[in-house]
Amino acid sequence: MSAIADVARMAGVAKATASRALSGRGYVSDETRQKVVDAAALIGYVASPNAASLVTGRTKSIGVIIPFISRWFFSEILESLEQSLLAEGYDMTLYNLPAHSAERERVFDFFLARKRFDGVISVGVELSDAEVELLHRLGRPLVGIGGEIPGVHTIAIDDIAAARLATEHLISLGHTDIRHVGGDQVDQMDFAVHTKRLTGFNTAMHAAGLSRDGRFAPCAFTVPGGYETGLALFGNPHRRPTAVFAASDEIAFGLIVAARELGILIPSELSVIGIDGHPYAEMFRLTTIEQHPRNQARMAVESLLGALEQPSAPVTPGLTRAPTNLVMRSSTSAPR
Amino acid sequence: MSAIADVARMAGVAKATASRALSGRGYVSDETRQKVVDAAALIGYVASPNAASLVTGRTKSIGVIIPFISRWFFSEILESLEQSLLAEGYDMTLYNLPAHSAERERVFDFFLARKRFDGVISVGVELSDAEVELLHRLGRPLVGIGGEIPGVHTIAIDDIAAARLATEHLISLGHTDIRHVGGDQVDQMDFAVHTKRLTGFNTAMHAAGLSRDGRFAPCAFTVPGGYETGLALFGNPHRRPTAVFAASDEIAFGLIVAARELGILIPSELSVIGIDGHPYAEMFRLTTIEQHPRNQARMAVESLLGALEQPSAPVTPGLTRAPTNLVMRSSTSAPR
DNA sequence: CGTCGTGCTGGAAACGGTTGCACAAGGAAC
DNA sequence: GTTCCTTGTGCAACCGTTTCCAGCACGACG
Repeated sequence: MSAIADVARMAGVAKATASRALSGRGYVSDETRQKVVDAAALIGYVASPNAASLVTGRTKSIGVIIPFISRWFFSEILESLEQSLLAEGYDMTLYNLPAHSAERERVFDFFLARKRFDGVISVGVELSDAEVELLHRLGRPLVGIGGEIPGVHTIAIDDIAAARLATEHLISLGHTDIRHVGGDQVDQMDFAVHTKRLTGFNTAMHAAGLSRDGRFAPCAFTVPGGYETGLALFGNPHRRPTAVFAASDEIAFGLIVAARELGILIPSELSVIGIDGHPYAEMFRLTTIEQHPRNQARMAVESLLGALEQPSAPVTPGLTRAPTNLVMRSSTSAPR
Repeated sequence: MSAIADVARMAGVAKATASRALSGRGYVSDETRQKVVDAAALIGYVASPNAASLVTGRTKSIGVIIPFISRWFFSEILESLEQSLLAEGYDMTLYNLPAHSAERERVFDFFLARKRFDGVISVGVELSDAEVELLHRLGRPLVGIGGEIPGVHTIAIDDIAAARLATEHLISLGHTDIRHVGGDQVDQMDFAVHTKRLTGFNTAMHAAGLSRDGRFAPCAFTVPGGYETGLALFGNPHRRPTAVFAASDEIAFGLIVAARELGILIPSELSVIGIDGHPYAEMFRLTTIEQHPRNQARMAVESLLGALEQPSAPVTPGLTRAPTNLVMRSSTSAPR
């Protein structure tokens, strides 16, 4: 393999000059630069990132910790992260770590502890103080998406407000028998997303004087999860609610499929609202609160790379709220 | 940051001995090894992979090229790849490259050409000869998933056989008016998956003496794609087929949702079969051909790591067939 | 008693870049 | 005519490992 020494020799300059010519740092005359560039192109020289990292301490590579890949929110985040990072010349290395996994300690000690990454983005994973501390000690900036991590800049929507807005939408249509179908606590999601959405629901219901027990139905955070819960929830016509707020669009789809199977008309007999802005929402005509994960990912990359360029001014720990918006379709209406 | 020199000094040995003690290569007395290990633990020493890679040429890191993240097949592959690689101590760096993307050349020239990866796994992406050549010249093994790449070991199901099996299942039930809903050519998938599944369909239909024109309906490879196509295909009761073979489970779900909206009973009025083994298949009671992507990913990792350990015996170029199996549920039956 | 093999250790040379420092040439400022 | 700053270049050190080679002690073997 060709090294920079070969390029330098071929161009008739010193290694140092060749390095400066190719990296653009320091003074090099245009004439010399051209000679070096030509020589490099001729022998197909590519710099070894390892050697460069060794001396600069920078790897141009970002580690991403994420608990799921296949769920919609997470795959959107991932696609967007990869795009943004690649555009800035960064590699993205992926660690798919379920929240309560045995692999987790190993990844932190063995993979992240090494100096392989310039920074880390943690998506929907709650980090322990020790884990945050480890990353900070390495001098590596850390940005979170999807929940708050103490001492770390995180990007997240306001889950409580979003849930409240969704519930208020149903209330404003005149519904009084409203249920919330959301994640159960054994789900591997962190950040108490479930709890927050439930809190927003309860707050809105309480404010409208509608609070009562038994309005929350726990559910796996997937389409089949919503489906199963829907069958159980809508099975008995006498105890059926007129409206349901699903904690995610995927749950909402499951609920809609279940309702349709039971012959329940949407929205006249049952209103359904979700949270996410999933691409299938259009097809199911689902009213939902969009949360634009790709946008959240872009914000995270921007924050992280900003911190990398300004190592002096560390990322302000704290929360940046990502915007959400209500999209009305025909899965919600006034009750009959 | 602590370097191995610190460990060596603390343990009262030379750098070389410390390195041997920690890596397990070469002779070190038990007593000395223990001293080194203790010292390393004491100061929390972790080796710099960059420095090690520089001299060994190995990075313990694998690059993965994949055209989608959010589609089921691909996210399953990704999850499984990550798991298998992590278990073997390898990092996974992700390049999400749509087949016809402008980024592509850049990724090959700028990212993959560097010596950052020990090997590359290409999922569902057709590589040009030049691209394969580039990777080979770097001495990096390459394994494919999901289609054939000339001169490269690839893992794939037999798409033609799977499509034939699905079609034959419908034929054996007594259907004669069968349609195939599959990917259109503008879709960004490579490897002519679409074409192969269509070929399998045509072969089976021809063998049964059922071939006629107009039996193929092109469609985006997604749930909404299947939904739109379903609405169009089933809208006219007089021209409605009695059975449909969908090129993917996701398309099949869309077809089923569309059929249900149109009040068509499944399976009595319409049989639907898919390919994939998507987890939602159970919920839609979809008969399908399972292709176990996680298994395919494991096979790919095994092949790649095998090639890395035996650089002498390069990967045998060629195709390894991943197994598939028919799972019957209640979306298919004899026509009325 | 020389020679050889084995187990163990240390010195030093890689690996392939970047960068601090010295130095030279030329123009601007005084 | 000094002095100083800017531009351009080269030498050499350095980043943190691994590994080649040499050397030493010690027992076995002829």
